[in-house]
Amino acid sequence: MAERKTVPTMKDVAREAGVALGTVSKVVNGLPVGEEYRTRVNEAIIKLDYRINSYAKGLKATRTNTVAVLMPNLINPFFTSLVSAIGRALAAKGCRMLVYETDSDPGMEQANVILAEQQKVDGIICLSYNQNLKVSDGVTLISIDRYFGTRIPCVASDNYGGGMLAAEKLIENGCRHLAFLRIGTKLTNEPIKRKDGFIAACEAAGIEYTLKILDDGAPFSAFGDFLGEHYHDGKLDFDGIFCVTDSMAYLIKKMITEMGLRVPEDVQIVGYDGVQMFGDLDYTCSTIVQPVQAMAETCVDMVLNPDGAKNPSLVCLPVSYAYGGTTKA
Amino acid sequence: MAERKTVPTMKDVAREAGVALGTVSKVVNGLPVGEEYRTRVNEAIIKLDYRINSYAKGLKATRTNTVAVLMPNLINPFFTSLVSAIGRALAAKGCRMLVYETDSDPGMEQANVILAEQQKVDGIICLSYNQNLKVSDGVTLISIDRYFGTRIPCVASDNYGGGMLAAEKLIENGCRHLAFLRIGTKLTNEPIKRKDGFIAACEAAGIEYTLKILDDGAPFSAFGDFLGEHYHDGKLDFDGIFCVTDSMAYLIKKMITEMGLRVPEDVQIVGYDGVQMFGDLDYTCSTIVQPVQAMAETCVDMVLNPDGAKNPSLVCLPVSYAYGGTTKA
DNA sequence: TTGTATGCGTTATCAT
DNA sequence: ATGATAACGCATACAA
Repeated sequence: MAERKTVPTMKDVAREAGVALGTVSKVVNGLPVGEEYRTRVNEAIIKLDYRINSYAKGLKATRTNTVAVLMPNLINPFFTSLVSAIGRALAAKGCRMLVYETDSDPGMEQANVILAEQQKVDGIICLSYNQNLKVSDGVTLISIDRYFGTRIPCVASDNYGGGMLAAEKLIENGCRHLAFLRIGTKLTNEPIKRKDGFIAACEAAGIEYTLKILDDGAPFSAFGDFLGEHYHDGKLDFDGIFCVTDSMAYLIKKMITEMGLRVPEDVQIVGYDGVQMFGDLDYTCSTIVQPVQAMAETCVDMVLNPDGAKNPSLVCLPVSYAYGGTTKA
Repeated sequence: MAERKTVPTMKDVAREAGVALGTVSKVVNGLPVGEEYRTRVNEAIIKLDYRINSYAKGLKATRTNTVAVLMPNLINPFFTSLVSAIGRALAAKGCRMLVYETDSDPGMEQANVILAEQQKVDGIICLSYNQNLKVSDGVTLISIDRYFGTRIPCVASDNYGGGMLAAEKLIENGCRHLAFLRIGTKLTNEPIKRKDGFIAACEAAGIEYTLKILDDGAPFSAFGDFLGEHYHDGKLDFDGIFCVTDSMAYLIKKMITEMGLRVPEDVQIVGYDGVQMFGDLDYTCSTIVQPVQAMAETCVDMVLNPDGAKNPSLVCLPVSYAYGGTTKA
């Protein structure tokens, strides 16, 4: 009748079941225990509504079944689709996910790594271009899209192949002069390879191309200037554009439309990421689709791999092309 | 020279600094300690690179500075914007966030609540329509968009006011016959009030209206049938539509366009949520914008409120209207 | 196979 | 103000 003020512990279960503490622990952890004892303990657990205290458990244990995920933000749909897929893959393996938004700020990233380590996470999956990120030896770190060296496994989409595919699709659709548009950090990272693949495909096909690469922080209007320079007699110098992300493709399409040109009739555009409206409706543009689920599963397998030393240092997963209205057919 | 194999503990810091264990604890927790001791301890902490073990801390402490967030998914941009805002609000208060995707499945929801409780979270913020969700007495539960009764605080946008606003804006833009379209659970929840507000505004203005409400799980094509029934001589019976979400507005706009009608010239559409392209670009349609940040901050304030009994049972936060191309002007 | 005892890293309650 | 010590809940090595 009196409200149980205190949460039941193993000791309470042991008393209730009339067995020893250690026996309860074994039942809870699935270790061999006599059949009758097991039933008694399980009944007591249900009766008392006993829940294991993961803090007490984590104090001794080396594993906490918790993984931290560091993302620049949870606004960009590509990032959230990664978080979603990682979360599902972790849940399937009985792991919890701590999510940290870093705003790509090195200070934030480091602070969050420290928070995660205090939480004794089993590992960290991060999307960061921070050169100097320091992680303790004990924690497995998996990087998405940034190669930190052989010691830290990196998971990425096949950016080089994706760049090629984008150029090939545009050429296949009749384009004869392509442009590559990018804005972003100068730091070495995997997405930079999109340009290399693009160039390789253009050269293989003997197609003319133009590059416009802006530093991170440059005003987006610089692309407007660029388009203006290449606009003569009512048409652009190029008839196909590969934008480094879908988000940029969206903005470029808007600019081009405002110039009075039609997409895809006058200019075709291909983006990169595979972002869909409302997450699962139409693609926002014709695009190179990143294999988000495969990437997430790979990250999770590797971060949970007890023998981290055996992890490869770079895994590139295959991309695909999807029509999204900004190319012909 | 030998690699420190074991992580330093408070005991190590105490030995290094030549003080007692308790003193270190006080320094770490900002309790009053003699100036000289404090410096010595801090130096030792830095020298050993000591990090507090939150599992050991959580074992004794009643607070763990961790809050669980249960969302139907991390695909819908409205949900992810909530998670993002909640995460930032929690981080600002020094709290960690555990994220669980439930797929709105009652079993998942309950399982995740249990996981969260094992993790001894300080509270749970959830978006669930589950009638029977059971949460232990000790944990504060805050609900978004679903009123569970006076004991569980609910945070929502002003759904009634938003419904009114949608109708008013359409009428203001010249509409004379409105339609309200909704698909979703029949269970009592706050978003249902969008309809009531809509009706109230229509009646106040003496404007004709039509409702079409589908059960969750009904095929979306039923709306196509509905539109067909109201299509005569190249025009629809109504000239303004309020859709219960932006996602639905997107699909309805597509249907209407495919019928050969123009949006907004022939039919104007208003959605609800305030979803933006790529999270921070254009609105996907003219819409009633939910005050996501205010909602998140309210949830966090309440979930962290030590005196949970003083929390209100329902907080409705004001919405606003945003133009997104599917209305005139 | 089951029970007992010890320790994990921290906080909190004591004396000092 | 500081130092010693007893919990906290569980896992585990060890004794029965």
